[in-house]
Amino acid sequence: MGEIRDANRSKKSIIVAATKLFAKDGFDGVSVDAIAKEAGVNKAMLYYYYKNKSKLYEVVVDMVLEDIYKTVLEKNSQHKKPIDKLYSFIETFAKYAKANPHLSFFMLNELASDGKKLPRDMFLGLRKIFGLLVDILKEGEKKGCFKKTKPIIVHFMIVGAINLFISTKNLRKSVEDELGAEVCNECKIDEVARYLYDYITKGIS
Amino acid sequence: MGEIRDANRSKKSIIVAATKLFAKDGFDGVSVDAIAKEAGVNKAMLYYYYKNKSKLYEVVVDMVLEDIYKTVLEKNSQHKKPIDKLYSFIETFAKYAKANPHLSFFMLNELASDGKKLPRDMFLGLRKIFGLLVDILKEGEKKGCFKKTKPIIVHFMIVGAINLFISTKNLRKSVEDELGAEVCNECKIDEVARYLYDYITKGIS
DNA sequence: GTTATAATTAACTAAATGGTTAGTTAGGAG
DNA sequence: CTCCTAACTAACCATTTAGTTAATTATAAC
Repeated sequence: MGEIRDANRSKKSIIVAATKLFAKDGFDGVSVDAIAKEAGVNKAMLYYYYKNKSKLYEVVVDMVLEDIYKTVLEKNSQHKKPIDKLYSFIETFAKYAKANPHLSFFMLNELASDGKKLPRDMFLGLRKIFGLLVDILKEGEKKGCFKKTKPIIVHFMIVGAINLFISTKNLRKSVEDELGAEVCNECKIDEVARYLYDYITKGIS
Repeated sequence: MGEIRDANRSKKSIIVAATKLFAKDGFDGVSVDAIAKEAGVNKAMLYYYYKNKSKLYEVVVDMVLEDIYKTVLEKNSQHKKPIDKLYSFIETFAKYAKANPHLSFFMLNELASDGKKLPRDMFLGLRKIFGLLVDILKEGEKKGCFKKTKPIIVHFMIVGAINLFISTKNLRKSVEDELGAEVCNECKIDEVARYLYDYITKGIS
């Protein structure tokens, strides 16, 4: 039983722990010791495999964004019509965010920090996802089914609404007695996706 | 010249410094020493006036959210028709966020942290702003000019899009050579507000 | 002017932090 | 069996951190 030494297992457990903790408390809110403890490895292993805390954070964010990008990209390729692609974009993103709530934290955090945190091209991941939507909107425009619009605004409507909805799950639950139905605890993420699709298509049709 | 001792000036300079630094680097990313230095006061003054770092943060967030709430509320009272109130809500929020960019950071951060950071009713401010939109949408529904909708989704569309647009200003500028017109650097915040209003009203009409 | 009190400071502490290092052990290649 | 190297560890270090404290000064009231 090769349980004793296994580089891959160690590396992966570090990533899993770091993803979990960074998503919960942010880069500055987590100590390297805490990550090592959560991962069940010696702290020096983090430096051995990932050089330092910042680099580890970059790897985590890159992985998270790359994964959502690939997921959306793959689902999108299954559709032909721009309007179907648009729905697929929204729905896939929404479902993914629901299944992987850490995504919302990282996206909101990276976007909110405005490139101050890590000067690298960490935003490549964000740009790639945005690029998918740009292509959909441009194609629709060319084919005459969409009116001209501002992709960045549409993009921020979609990812803003979905990420905020996901990341405020507990928050909304805690105030439901005061605000009642308005905070929409019974809402499924599918409903958010449908509203977004509905409002946006009406806007660009 | 009462320049030597002035409790109000000290208290205010601490708030100003704390607002600036917390908005830039987040709660965990700023040290109390840094705030004291920025404010030009002795560190012990922070504890003298605000008890500790967390309490100071609460005061800052409360002030920021209370100010935007009052601003939106006041502008809103100048309109009668729900549709005008809706536009006023979006426009006022957008203009305020543009003029006070730290708002976007705090809102995104507080919403993204999902109530984990500070267990207090820090979210009262967030709820109050949301409450304004709920009233507008409900009134419009009652008067028959709006269809039934989910206020929380509309709210997250608005504040999500505006806050992300504001907080990514530098980020968008830094990638404009690659993504060109799509990132909409030439966009004014008014344009974002108009798009939001346009898409939402089409959705709920 | 005296005095009480509010405003302010420098120096300090204990704990936590990111990061290092020197050494140890496991396991596959020869 | 023996090495060599990759995987791993415990102990350590310098710095930074939030928070405290005891002493000091300005000032307003009397």
